[in-house]
Amino acid sequence: MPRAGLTTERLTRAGAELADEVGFDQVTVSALARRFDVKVASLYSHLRNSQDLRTRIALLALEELADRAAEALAGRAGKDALTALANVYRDYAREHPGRYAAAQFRLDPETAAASAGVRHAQMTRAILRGYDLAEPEQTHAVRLLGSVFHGYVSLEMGGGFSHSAPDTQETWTRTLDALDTLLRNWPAA
Amino acid sequence: MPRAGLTTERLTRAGAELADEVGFDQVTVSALARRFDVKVASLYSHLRNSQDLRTRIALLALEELADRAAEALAGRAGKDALTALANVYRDYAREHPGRYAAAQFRLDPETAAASAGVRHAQMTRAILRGYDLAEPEQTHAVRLLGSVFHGYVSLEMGGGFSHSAPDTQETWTRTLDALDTLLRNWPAA
DNA sequence: TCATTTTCCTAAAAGCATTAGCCTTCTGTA
DNA sequence: TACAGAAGGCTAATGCTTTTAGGAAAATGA
Repeated sequence: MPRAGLTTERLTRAGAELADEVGFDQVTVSALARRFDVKVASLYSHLRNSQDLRTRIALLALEELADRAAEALAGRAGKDALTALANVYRDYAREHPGRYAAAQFRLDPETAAASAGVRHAQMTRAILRGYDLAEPEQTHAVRLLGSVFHGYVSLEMGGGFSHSAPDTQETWTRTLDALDTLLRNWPAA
Repeated sequence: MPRAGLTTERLTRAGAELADEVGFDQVTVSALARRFDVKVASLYSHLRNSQDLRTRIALLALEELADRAAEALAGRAGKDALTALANVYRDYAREHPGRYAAAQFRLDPETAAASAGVRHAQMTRAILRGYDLAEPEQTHAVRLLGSVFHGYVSLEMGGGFSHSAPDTQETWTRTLDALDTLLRNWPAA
């Protein structure tokens, strides 16, 4: 009986695909084992436990997302950069809903600090170079942008916006216009 | 052996408390049965299944939240109203993290349409009466506000904001200032 | 070639969800 | 007041999922 060739890497990747197919919280060690046509216990040589699997998928998603963001930001500034970064998040969530959900997975502090999550914050901050904001307002703005990106994507995907009325694409465009306006007219403290 | 006096109502309420204590996704039919010192199977006379329980908790949370919002909005307008509504969400999430998470639970379309979720949208819209926005911009603004409220609360609670730097309370205040400014200077389409 | 490590397996325990069928406790009506 | 029927809670059983322990085959490398 030849070996299946399991690897932590391969399992993580397959887990991410599974997440996109059935949802992040339906990702189960059992389902993953089935996908590799292997007994469940076999996975425990490569994964500490279920939580470990989820964590790895989350880290993968954060990396991918940060890579896409970095590429999108290259050579852009101002509203152009703002739009590009915002679209990276929205598009990623649409293409990979399970991975996007994974990226929201609560990591323990040390893991989070060592994750690509840090890069995300830096990139959002980079956008603000095109606007005129000094600390601590810059940090406030970074957090606001993060809130809007995440909140919008999350509500849109969760069906939080009535499926009627104006198109959500239109709202997205106007939201980015609004954010740009806001950053250019940031109120004095 | 006297009866335990189970009721769909009581189970839902206890489920909500349980959610606040251990997290919404740790809410399990078994845990609930334990809390009432009753056998698991007994709950199935009052709940269709696990999903049913979660749905009921979600509806309860949406109701409570809408009630709080309605009360907070009474007699307020403009930025005062904006702040009040925003604080309702944030405070509720802090006081009842499990319930807040439940309020994000994905409901099937019919259930959602019959839920208090509708009132939430109406109240956000009510805030905008204090600003000068006609349709379809008003809808865009409603969605933006929802995104910010949800996104901020969700990131803050998930530890998404570094625990250092400026205080998150400060960011919250500045975020509301910024939103007020934005609504008063909404960019032309 | 053979000792070692690695990979995968069988076995087993424990927890959760869900259904079926029973017995007892209420309730309401004659 | 009695008792028929409904409703509440129980036992039993099945089928997931997670996780640990220990064994056997396969790859590795000296």
